[in-house]
Order: sequence, then C-alpha cells, then structure tokens
Amino acid sequence: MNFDDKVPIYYQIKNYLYHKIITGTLAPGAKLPSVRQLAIDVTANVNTVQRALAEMITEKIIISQRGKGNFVTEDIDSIKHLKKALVTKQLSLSYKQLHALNLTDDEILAELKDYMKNRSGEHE
Amino acid sequence: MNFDDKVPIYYQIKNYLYHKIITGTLAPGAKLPSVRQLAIDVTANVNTVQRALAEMITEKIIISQRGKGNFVTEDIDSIKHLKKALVTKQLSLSYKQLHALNLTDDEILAELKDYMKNRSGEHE
DNA sequence: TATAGTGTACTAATGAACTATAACAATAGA
DNA sequence: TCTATTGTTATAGTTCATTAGTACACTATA
Repeated sequence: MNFDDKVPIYYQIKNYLYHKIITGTLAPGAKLPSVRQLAIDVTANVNTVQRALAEMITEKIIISQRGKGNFVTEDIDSIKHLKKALVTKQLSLSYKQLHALNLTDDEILAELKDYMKNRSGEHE
Repeated sequence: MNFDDKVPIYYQIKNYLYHKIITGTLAPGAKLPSVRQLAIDVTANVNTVQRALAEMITEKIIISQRGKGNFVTEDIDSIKHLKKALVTKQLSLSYKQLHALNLTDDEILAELKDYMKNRSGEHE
C-alpha cells in the first residue's frame, strides 16, 4: 500500500477500511480478511493493523469476535453517520486551507470546477 | 500554536509560514522574526523551526543571511507558483478523498455549496 | 573593540510509531 | 480430541520527530 510518510500508518489503514465500508466494498455484516491477511494486503505489521482495528472496534464500526473474525457493523445508520462525518471533515479541512490562502467562496468553487474539468480528460 | 498530532510539527510550521507569505502578511523581501522568536511564537523548539526553515531555504522561498536574518524571497513569480501549487494540491487531495467515498462531481459541488451556506452564519 | 542579536550545528535524551517474533485465547471442523 | 484459523497481547529493537542545551559563525552597533 502507498503510505503518506507524514501520517501514521495505522491512521491510514483506518481510512482505507472506512472507505471500503462506506462504498460497500465491505458490506454491513461482512467479514473482514483476517488481521494477518490484512497485514499482508496493506504491507504492514499485524500490530499496526490491530491498532487501526482496535480504534474502529471502540467506535463500534467493526465488531470483533475472537476465534471467528472481524465483522462490519450491521447498523446502517452508524455507517451513514460515518460517511457524513468524513465528508464534512474533508470539506471543512479544504475550505479552511483554501480560505487561509485568501480565496473567496466563489474562487474556491471556480477553482474546484476548473480542477474537475481539467481532470475529466485523464481518467486513470 | 495548535498542532495536529498526526502531522510532524516542522511540516505544520512550514505551512504556517507558506500562508503568511502567500497572503502577504509576510511581504516579498520582508524579514522574518528570528528563529528564536519564531520558536516562541509557535511554541516549538528552535531546532524544529530551523528544520522547517531549512526546507524553505532549499526551495528558495526564504533567503537566509547569517547574522542578519531570514527574508522572504523577492521573486514574486515563485510565490505565485507556490500558491498555485498549494491550491491544486489541496483540491486534488479533497477531490480524491470525496470521490473515493463514492460522491460524483455534482455531489461534491453540492456538498461544498451546502457547507459554505451553513457556514456563512457562523463567522468567527 | 566589545556586546548583543542573528543563523547554524551538534550532542544527548525522550517518546511515538513501527516491525519481527512469539505466545496465548477462542472457535470451527476433521 | 487434534489441528488450523481466528483475534489478542507482549517483548525487544529500530527509526524518526522533538526537545534542551551548548557552542560557533557572522553582522551591526554602541
């Protein structure tokens, strides 16, 4: 996995799993790969994976069953809330950054549209 | 200074100074506070500040003169480029994140407008 | 010339994240 | 019951960011 060396790996693994859950790649109630397999998948250590999972278990996004495996919560509401929280957090972060660079709301919107436009040619 | 404990302090100091330079709070050619004063300002160690500055000196955004002080470059073009780079990087980052959460371009724009609208009531 | 203020460099110590490795606990199935 | 698979926990060692403290190099000025 491609890690940003400015952010803790366990934190990036958490986000990686968040995205899988929110997009439905990991459906509600679905079983996650074993911690050992996950460690291989993301090229990290079991302990590091476990640290990410531990936090998600505390948040009740993941339910852990010793001997069986880790499972995505079946509480669809909490997944929806998670998505909303992530979206808002991201928007807030970008907005603050761009605003701090002296861009007005309109300029931010214009820049974003421009970015999307230029990007539409280069779908990978 | 309010640091995000998920990102190295020296990196956040760099961004802090980038913003001052781009918004003109630190004008082209202006003298920066001394490293010791900066350390006090941002509540960090001199070495940490120096590490941030060292990178900016390498990038030629800051010109260092031993015994005199550190100065913002007078090359306005490179400041403009810096701003453009920061804006694009931020947009790219958010876009990828939100896109990965399965939001379409239109939804991203809608969410952003919504965010700005809700925010316009609570100017701090 | 002496002194204060500037950037720069170095050492040593601390703490956090990460890794390799191993062991333990619970479950499922042959 | 034995074995494989799962989650969980622990130890020890490495690397890196950060800090405190000290010292050195250069500049301006009284």
